[in-house]
Amino acid sequence: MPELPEVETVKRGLNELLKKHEAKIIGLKTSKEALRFPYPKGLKNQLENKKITSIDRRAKYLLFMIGDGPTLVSHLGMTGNWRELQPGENQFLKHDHFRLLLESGHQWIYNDSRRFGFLDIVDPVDLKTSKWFHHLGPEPTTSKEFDENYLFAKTRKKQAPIKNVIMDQTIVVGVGNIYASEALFLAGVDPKKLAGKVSKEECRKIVVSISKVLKAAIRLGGTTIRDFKSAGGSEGYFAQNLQVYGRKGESCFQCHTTIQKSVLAGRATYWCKKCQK
DNA sequence: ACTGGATCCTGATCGC
DNA sequence: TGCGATCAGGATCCAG
Repeated sequence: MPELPEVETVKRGLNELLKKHEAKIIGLKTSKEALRFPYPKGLKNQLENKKITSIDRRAKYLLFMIGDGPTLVSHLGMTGNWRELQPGENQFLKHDHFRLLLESGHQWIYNDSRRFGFLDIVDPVDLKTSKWFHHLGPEPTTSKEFDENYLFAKTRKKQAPIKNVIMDQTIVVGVGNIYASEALFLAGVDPKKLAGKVSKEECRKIVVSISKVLKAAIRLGGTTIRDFKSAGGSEGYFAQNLQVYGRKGESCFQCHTTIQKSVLAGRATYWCKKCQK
């Protein structure tokens, strides 16, 4: 489900909720089944009676900040999501795995049908060097580091297709399978092109396109393919802006050539063979 | 050292 | 309509 724009959308939704009421945790419930990893030990002790001060994001991770206390890290995997229940509401769903019970009577619920997501507790002082974050590349929409020189250097001597490389979170974070195809269409670069053969000028276009497409998607609340919703419950409207993803056999909006689909590193890849070289 | 495939899991959709 | 096969927005692990 969630690439950078969707995670950012969930983050913003939760922060909106924080403006309406405090989020002091007075209890929590975990499902019996583990998520991708077992729940961390001491979760209850670390979170109970603490107040969530803000929700941040790094790459595709949500960070529930608790003043100078421990940070709750949430990765959504493919199908993870957060929603709020109002005081007294009890509309629980299949695959609700984790609930934060707040003093206000609201509940924040983590639902994840495939359980590829996970939760962890990290000391905020160690955040950057923790096992989840130490290897991550720069943020594509906010980091100055991510420019054409950076991408050009990182792609030299690489034999993998450029699409695989921009989805590599150690190169640049946040780009998943949808936005990789979309950004390469915008850049006019064939996703199958070997990264080492991508020119400096193409790197410039790719960098600009990644940033552009992610920002545009954030503005529209992400992309809802089947079930993505913000924490406030609304769908994302970027799906109507998709140029190639999911459009196999349909006509390119730019040149009317038929959109192609193939599989790269096990992931569906869409492109226009006329617009992308 | 890289690269791609298998893998974790459930549910929706495809194709016969 | 029914049912098995395939596919899905992520990321790690492992073999070649």
